[in-house]
Amino acid sequence: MAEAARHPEPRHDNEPRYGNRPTMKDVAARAGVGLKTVSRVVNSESGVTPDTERRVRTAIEALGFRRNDSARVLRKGRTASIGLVLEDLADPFYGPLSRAVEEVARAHGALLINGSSAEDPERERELVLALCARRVDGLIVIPAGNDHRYLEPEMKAGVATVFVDRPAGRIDADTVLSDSFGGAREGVAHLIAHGHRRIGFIGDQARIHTAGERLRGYHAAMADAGTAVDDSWVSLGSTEPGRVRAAVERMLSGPEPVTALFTGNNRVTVTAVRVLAERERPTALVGFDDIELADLLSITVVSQDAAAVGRTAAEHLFRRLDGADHSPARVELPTRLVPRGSGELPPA
Amino acid sequence: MAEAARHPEPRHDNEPRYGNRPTMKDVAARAGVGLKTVSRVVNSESGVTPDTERRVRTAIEALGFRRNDSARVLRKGRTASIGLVLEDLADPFYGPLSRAVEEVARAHGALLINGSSAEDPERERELVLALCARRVDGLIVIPAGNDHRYLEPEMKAGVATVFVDRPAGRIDADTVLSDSFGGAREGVAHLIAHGHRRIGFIGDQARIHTAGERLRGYHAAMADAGTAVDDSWVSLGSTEPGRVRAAVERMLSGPEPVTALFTGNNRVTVTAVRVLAERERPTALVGFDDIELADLLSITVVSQDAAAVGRTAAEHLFRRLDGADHSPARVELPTRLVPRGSGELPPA
DNA sequence: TTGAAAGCGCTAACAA
DNA sequence: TTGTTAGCGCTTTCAA
Repeated sequence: MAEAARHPEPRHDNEPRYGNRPTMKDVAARAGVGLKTVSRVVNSESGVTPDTERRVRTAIEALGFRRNDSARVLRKGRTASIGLVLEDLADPFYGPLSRAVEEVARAHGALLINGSSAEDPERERELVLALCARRVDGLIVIPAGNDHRYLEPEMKAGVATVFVDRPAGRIDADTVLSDSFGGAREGVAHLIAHGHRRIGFIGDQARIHTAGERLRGYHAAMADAGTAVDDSWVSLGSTEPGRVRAAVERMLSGPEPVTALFTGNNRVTVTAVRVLAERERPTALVGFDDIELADLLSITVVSQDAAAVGRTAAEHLFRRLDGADHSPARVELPTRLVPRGSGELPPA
Repeated sequence: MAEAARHPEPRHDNEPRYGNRPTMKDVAARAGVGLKTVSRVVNSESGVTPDTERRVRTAIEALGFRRNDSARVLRKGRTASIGLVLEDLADPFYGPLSRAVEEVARAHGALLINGSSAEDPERERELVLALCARRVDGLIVIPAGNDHRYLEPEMKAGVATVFVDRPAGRIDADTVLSDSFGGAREGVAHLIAHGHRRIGFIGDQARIHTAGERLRGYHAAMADAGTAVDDSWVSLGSTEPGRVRAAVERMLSGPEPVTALFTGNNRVTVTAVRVLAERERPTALVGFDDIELADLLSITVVSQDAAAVGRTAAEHLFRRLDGADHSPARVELPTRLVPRGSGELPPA
């Protein structure tokens, strides 16, 4: 017995993990009422006399009872939670987006489960399916992959889904995007208006939809100006600093260096700004996505409103959950050119 | 009938929300096997002939079956999810922290549910209790309030809890902190070493633990230098830009303005840097928390590693969940002074 | 106003 | 190897 006391409760794996929490049944027994009466009190349903209610509440307090929502979900069929799969919560673009989604969810009484895909299609799929297994009521996905047919059975089974920032691959679904094409076109046109012709484009990996759209915007602006684009002015690839640094340095060297850069997202911009800061000759730059303190560094950007994107997507999702039943919609949010200095520099 | 077709399925609130998804029972019927055999296949348990398994998998595929984890959770007692309650996911400090927690959770097969308290104690409490009702296996809390006795029944019932960034109020619990006191002391001492004596401190609201600790560090450094602190050099309050701006301007005006500022967190620093940038006379500044692009702006900071804080807390949590049973521990992570220029300016 | 019984979809225990 | 039964904690239904 002494021995047993020293190893108080050898935990068996098949024991429920959350201690032995009191259940409604326990509360009912203690309060001397029926199970359903406890349920009524816990859920603030009508039809309980004040006196009965008091007894039940006393028992709840005494036992430290808290309703088990897992059981409730199983019975009711709704989890009052939604899932958000994005690329990386540590990226300053996604934090505000996630927070905006959370606020909308909260207004609808739902919790938000976040997951980072790390830009890996397989991980995106795992996350999405894990969320489906937990029966989230709805799903907001920033796609990493480009084939979402794996979601078809889930969507058919009633999981409302909204794709954000990039369209879904090979299925038809609600989508909320920023106007990457238009934004990039405007940003590059801005550089052209300030006299630039040799303009470099450094973007994210080609398979990412927004990277392609922004490149398309670049080409459109160049075409509008009647400027032929040299292959060496375009570089797509990872946003890893080393890669970006090499691309910037290559474009700025040689006999005919670019006189301006358009950078395809916040991470590329940050590295490009660092590299440019090391050089004596100033180089014009416009970046896609805003960055904290960019105003103090005079960085001209094409800004997209991450919070608005998240809010729009979430509102759309809850409209679906409330029964909206039209065909899949595609919403495109405008971007905004914010001139701060770097985009208004003349060619060297 | 035509009428009914136009309003396909008037949804009743007591109908399960997720359509009529197939269950293991349906799969079993279709495959012509028992329920438990389906369960075995779904959970990759041994003891199923390849042929039987194939039939089950075919049925799963055909029906679009996906295990309902709510039911599983109810039976098994563990949810394989943890909760993280923080202040605001949109804050650049918390994004990386959350991501780090997510990675550790993922390594342990758990999902992460995030919630933002918006620095509101009541909202923190609601969120925490909602997570408990969902029976998260563990909880990481960045406290907004300073009384966490409401968590006692939950913790007794087995919800492992780790407090982060600030200690729990009025209960004894695991805690992971950054060394706010030491970091601030070092930062202020750095300014003193560069010749400053009249140093201003602008911090967050006094009720926030880290704000108090950093102020204490400031006072300690000043005392070490034998410098008396004038009341007008210290300002605690909201991080709202207007408030911070007013504080900075007040400290820099008058006959004996401060010659240096120590700012108590990232948001205060950002505003202070903006205000200082507008003035001609340079003022020395050291800020608590690092900021993106601070290197380019030559902002000297006392940096805390948000990802390391999150990772440490999560690892601690999972150690508890795996049965670690020592008394509540308090871990304090070091900060790092990063000189970049603004903290090395001499007094005007 | 109150409560007993059934069952949500799954896993554990046990039997065949 | 396979299947049957019970039951996780709650809500729904229906009866008292």
